[in-house]
Order: sequence, then structure tokens, then C-alpha cells
Amino acid sequence: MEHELGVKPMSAECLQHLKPVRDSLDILNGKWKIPIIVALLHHNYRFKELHRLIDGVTPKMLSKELKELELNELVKRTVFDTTPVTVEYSITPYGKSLEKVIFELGKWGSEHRARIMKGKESIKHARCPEKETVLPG
Amino acid sequence: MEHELGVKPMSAECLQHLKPVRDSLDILNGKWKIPIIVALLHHNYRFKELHRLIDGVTPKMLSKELKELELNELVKRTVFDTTPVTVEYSITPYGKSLEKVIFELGKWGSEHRARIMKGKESIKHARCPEKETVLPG
DNA sequence: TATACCGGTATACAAAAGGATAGCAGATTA
DNA sequence: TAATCTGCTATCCTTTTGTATACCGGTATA
Repeated sequence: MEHELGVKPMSAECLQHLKPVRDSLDILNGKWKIPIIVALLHHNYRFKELHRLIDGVTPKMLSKELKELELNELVKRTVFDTTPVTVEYSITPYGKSLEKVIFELGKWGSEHRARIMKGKESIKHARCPEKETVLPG
Repeated sequence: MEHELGVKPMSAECLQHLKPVRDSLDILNGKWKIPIIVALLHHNYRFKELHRLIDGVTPKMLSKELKELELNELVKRTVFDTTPVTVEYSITPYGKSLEKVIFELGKWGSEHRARIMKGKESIKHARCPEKETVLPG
């Protein structure tokens, strides 16, 4: 009977960080959010432009993920009263604040990729390094 | 006809970062991976201990996500030949390298949380700030 | 008049993720 | 002998996520 009560609980400090980490992951999650954010960090784009730029995305998913990003104020949607109507998506300053997080994710990810490519047998099947997310041209 | 060919492609620099970012997200994704990693950053635990510690996880999911973490060499599984058998999970040095990424995610996440709590009407429904992930005691 | 563009929606489906519940073998404890 | 401990696995189900395909009204172009 040394364990039931003896499981060391995590420190309050650790626990405090759990929820916010999940928040960030939830916001960045979804197959197309990162490609959209990266595209808009680079330049403003219209709906159809994003559709053409992000290889494989369907209008439904593009629309859905843009809405979620807009709801979280990471992306701004501007309608111009031209004919036909023009809708431009741009990154907000708040969206720009994700740059560092994305950078850190990218940094760790490319080290991980390098590690896998180095041929460690045990993690060879961990993730296919050929998988593409966005690749215009 | 000014747009079809005129869609500015993203810079090569941007594109290079996309895949690794997705890699990181894929590895951290799954409802229980972050709680598991945070727990193991804090202390070594056995299967049942993790099960008791991480509120709400089923043995099926715990087993599945531990396997994925082990496959990626973030977590180490050690079997002790006691009776009944003891299995201890610990973080690897490689797993520890995730600390900074998780820290950055947590930092951004808690700023986001603060922002939502501040009561901005437009993002009030973005995410429920009461959502708990792990909370023993 | 026919076609293509714009910014999306609607519908139907497939795949993946996750949850609920039960059980197993082998050893110890009551 | 029955119950409980260990570290899981099996089965079934629901929810979420993503795909495929077609379509819309309004305008401009060929």
C-alpha cells in the first residue's frame, strides 16, 4: 500500500502551464492553419489566391479555418466594394505575435527531421519526411 | 487577367519552415501528450501512476500516446523484473529538448487566455477558459 | 449567348481521434 | 478461495476532422 496515496502530484508550477499550452495547440491545430498563417505573414491574399496558393485545400476547409483564425483575431477579413466583390485576408498584429512560437516549433521540427534523416532505425517510421504541406510551383 | 499568374508565391524561406512546424505539431498533438510530457518532466512515473495522475485519460489512450512518444524517443520505457512487473516511464534527453517549445507555447497561450479574460466581446467565444486538462486534487 | 470569374455554401461521405466498458494473466493479500 | 494488484489489450461506439463534388447569384468577358 505504498503507492495509492504516494503518487507524487505534479508541482503547481507545472500544472499552471498545462492549460495555456493546450490553448496554443488548439489554436494552431487544423491541417491548414499554419499554411494560412505563414502565407499571410508573407503577404495579404484573397480567398481564391489562398486557394490556389495552398496546395490541396478545399474551399470548405479554407473558409472554415479562416473563420476560426478570424474569430481569434489572428487574421483580418476586409471586404472591398468592387465588382465582383474583393475579400482580402491579412494577418493582424496579434497574429504576428505568433511568429516566435511558430519559429520555435519550426526550429525543433527541423532538428527532429534531421535526426530522423540521420537514419536512426528506431524512429525511421515516426513520420514520413517527404510529406508536403504547401508547395506552389 | 491580372491575378491568375500574379499570385505572389511565398518566399522559399517561408516554405522551408512549413514542414518542420507541422512535424512539431504532429508530435505534440493528441489530447494527452502534453500532460504526459509535463508529468514526466517533473518525475518518473509508472503506467498506473500516470493513469491516476492524469485526470480523465483511459488506459487505451494512455497506452497509445505513450507508444507514440516512445517511438519518437521522447519517452523511455523501462521494465523492472519485479512481481508484479513494474514499468517505469521517463523523459529522455531528447524529450527534454521540447521544454523550450512547450514553454513558448505556454507563454503565448497564457497571454491569449489573459486577452480573452479581459472580456473582448469578439473573442469571448473563441475558447472556454475554464477548460481543464489535468487537475489532481 | 456561353463562359469564366468572385467568394463562398450545401450535401454526402470517409477517415481519424477519442471514449466507455470489459477483460486477461500472473502474483499477492485477506 | 476470493479479491486486488500489475500493465496493459479488445471491442464497440460517438464525435470530430477532413475530402469530394456540385452549386449559387452577380458581373464581366469572348
